[in-house]
This record gives sequence, structure tokens and C-alpha cells, in this order.
Amino acid sequence: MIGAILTQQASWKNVEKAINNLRKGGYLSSFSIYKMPVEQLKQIIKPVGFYNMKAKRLKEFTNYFIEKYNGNISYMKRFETEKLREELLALNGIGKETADSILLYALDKETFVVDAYTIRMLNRLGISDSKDYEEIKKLFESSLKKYKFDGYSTVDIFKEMHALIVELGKQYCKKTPYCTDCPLSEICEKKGV
DNA sequence: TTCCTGCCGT
DNA sequence: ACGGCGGGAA
Repeated sequence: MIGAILTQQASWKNVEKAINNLRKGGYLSSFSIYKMPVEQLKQIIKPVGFYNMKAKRLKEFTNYFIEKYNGNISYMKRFETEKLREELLALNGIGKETADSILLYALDKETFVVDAYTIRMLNRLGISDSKDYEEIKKLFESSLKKYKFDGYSTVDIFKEMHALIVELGKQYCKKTPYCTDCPLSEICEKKGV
């Protein structure tokens, strides 16, 4: 959940640095962040960039998580996905992608995460030129839920699919596309871009 | 210089 | 729709 907020428009490498800084000081828990002065938090998470905003966002999130759910993930998991999603979206600094990331990866909720990579991939593949978050989210959810893989839940499949799209976006379907050896080149309209 | 799993305020 | 936020790595 902390990582989901820190990684907004930032590389995961830098998020790891920030998380290691937290761990070093023994601060890698919602309650520690909840108690910590915001100025100290800013210095600790500096490597992620946008640290003034993100320190505030972490405080806002931990306030919510501690006060409403006692900082207890198991307890928070018991509530309905839609209710939790609306609560998260109401927090300052948590938009759709971050909310869905927390729901899917931290709370194991059946909700698909859409990001810039996903939209770009669909556009390049020629599957959809939409930029509407909810529309693309539903496209993946309805499509993926039709499939059953032995030993894998729909939640597992949502997690894996999103992770694979991220890797594709980082290695091949980059801002300036690198199509050499792209695993999707056979089904992509923009071959050899 | 560019880019990094966005989001908010205007 | 657009500017601002930002240090770190390539």
C-alpha cells in the first residue's frame, strides 16, 4: 500500500530506496508513518521524487488506515471492494490506478489495474484507442474472467496480467517503441515501429 | 536530456 | 486541457 503511493510517476528502483530507508530506521509500518513528523518522512522518502506531496499522501492514507481499520489488513479485507474503492478514491492523492493497485495487490480484491502502459499497449496493438480508465478496466475484467486456469484464481490472473503488461511497457512497448524481440509482435498492428 | 506503473488544482 | 511536483538513473 505504501509502495503503491510512492511509485506514482516514479521508478520502482527509487521506491525500493525509499522503502529501504524506512526499513533501516524501523519505520516500515503504517503506524510508524502515522506517528512520524511529516518533515522527517519527506527526508526519508526523498529518492522517489515528488516527496513533499507523497509524504502528505502517506500521512493521509495512514490516518485513514489506522483510524478506520486499526492498521489491520485482514480486517480491512472483509469489506466490499466497491465500498473500499470509493473510500480510497476520496483520499487526497489516491486516484484510480493507486486505489486499484492497493485493492488488488494488498487486499487481494478482484479488480483490474489500468495504467499508462496498458492504454499504450492496447493502442499499439490496435485493440482499443480508448483512454477511458473504467472502460479499459471493464474490458480486461470481462475478458479475463472468462478463462479458468488450473490452480489460479481470477485475482491471481489479474495480478499476473498487470505485471506482464508493466514488463512489456518497460522493455518493449516503451514511449518510443522497441519492437525487437517483442513477444507480441505477431499480433501487433504496429510491427517494426 | 529524457523518463519513471499519477494525481491534483485551476 | 494543462502545469506542477522531483530525485535518480540511463
